[in-house]
Amino acid sequence: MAERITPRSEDYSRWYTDVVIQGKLADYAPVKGCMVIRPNGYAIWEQMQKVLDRMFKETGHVNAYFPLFIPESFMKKEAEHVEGFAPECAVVTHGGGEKLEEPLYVRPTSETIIWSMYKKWIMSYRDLPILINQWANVVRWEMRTRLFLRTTEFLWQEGHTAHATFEEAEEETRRILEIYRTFAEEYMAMPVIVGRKSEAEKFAGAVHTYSIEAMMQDGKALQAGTSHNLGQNFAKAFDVKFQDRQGNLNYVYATSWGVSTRLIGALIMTHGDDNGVIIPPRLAHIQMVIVPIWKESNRQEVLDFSEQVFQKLKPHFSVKLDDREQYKPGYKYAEWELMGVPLRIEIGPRDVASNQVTLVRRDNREKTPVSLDVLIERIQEMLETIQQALFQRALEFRKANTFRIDDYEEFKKVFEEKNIFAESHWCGSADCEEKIKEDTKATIRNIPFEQETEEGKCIYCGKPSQGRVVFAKAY
RNA sequence: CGGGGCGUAGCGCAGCCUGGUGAGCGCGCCUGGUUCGGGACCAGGAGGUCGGAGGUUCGAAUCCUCUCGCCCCGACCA
Repeated sequence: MAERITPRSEDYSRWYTDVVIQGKLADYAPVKGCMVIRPNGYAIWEQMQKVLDRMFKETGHVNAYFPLFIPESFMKKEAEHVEGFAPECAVVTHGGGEKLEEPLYVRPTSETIIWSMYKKWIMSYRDLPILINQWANVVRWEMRTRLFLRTTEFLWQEGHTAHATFEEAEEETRRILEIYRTFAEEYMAMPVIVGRKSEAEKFAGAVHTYSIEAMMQDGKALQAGTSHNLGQNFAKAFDVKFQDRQGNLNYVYATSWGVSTRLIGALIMTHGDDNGVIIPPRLAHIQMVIVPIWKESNRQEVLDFSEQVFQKLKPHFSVKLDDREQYKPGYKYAEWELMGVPLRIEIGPRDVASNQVTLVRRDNREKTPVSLDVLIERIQEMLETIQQALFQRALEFRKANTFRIDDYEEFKKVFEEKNIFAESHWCGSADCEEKIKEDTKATIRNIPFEQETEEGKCIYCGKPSQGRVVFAKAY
């Protein structure tokens, strides 16, 4: 605990690791590329699950669970899908001490096994839509891993829906994308750019992939959620047809969508500072912590008063009373700041004397004395203020680091010097996209929905373009 | 898979080059006391087959060979 966190200005990537390790969010596991999500980190995930699960349910989705193991033959049914995932799959070849007749893939995602089941369940248009989500772990054999951002095994939710028409599937895809946007912006206080992925960046087996993209404090982009319209690709691969009202047989339309524990990394890199994580109030499992400050002479009064405040707040907020004797207040401040608790309530002899407490914001350390009579209202306001302030700060940061660039030489120069979002014209060719990536390492994060149509020229080849896309170096 | 770094107490490290004195330091942990409005202090204490295997030597944490593992940076990806 006494170890210092590497300042962000010194080494951003070490800062990130320090925050995760020292904040006890996660730890390295004995298996390369794998991590243990510790209680502090898992609590964040549970909060995310709680909110997202509610949003999914409100839009008619239900939860289910499909197996971890997928027969090899399933994985090979959808051509693009195989190509996309085969190289990064873990495969089980033995079981019960014997070689398996058919190897089992540990799911990298569940489209194939789910569609093999949908085949059994879908006969008629009356069976549609199917709106299933599952909370699960998946495994992708990544070469290079980073805590939360990319680990061999990770937790996520994956929605898999089946529809009668392309339009309906498209609508579902976009509905979920909007849920992701709402969650990111209103709960995580993380501004995102909502848009469509380029052909090169889209999901293996999808017709369209949409994403929300966030800017981290080092100017790199992080894909925070994806939603795919899979068209009839998986229905065809698994021969899933339904009979419509007129009696015609048709392939079913599919969507899939997911967010993962990567969001925890996103949260850290959006709001964290040199003292640790900052968790937005609406997502915090502990919204505030009471730290009593006493001298031997007034110990009991301070503790009694703190207990009284604690009881008063408990029905309204998620609050913790830190009355541990073995640590001094300063130590406790540092510790709770490291873990990101958005609000601290200091109670010392002076507060007791004037029937007040001292509120301290995690985001800017501002201290405010508040009388007990108005405490609950003030705290409510302050939590909301912090929530807004975090979002605004992140939004300002993104704006300050986003540039419209129309000249390729400038584009290259900028990406050599720093990480930013570049809004530039692009003709739509995968070739230009690839060349730009080779030159600069910047890729098209997405093609934002929100933008005015504007005539322009492709930043690379100069051919006509109708709009701008977002280029950035990505995590 | 390429490049770099590293395995010595729970964590972070020194010691290794130049083999030999009782394996050491900081943090943490335990006990007692004093402290407590921004990471307290004093005293005492517990804790290590020096990543593993082989070799050289009278003697190896230290030299040699092999091996296992991890982290960081690059090519692929949520």
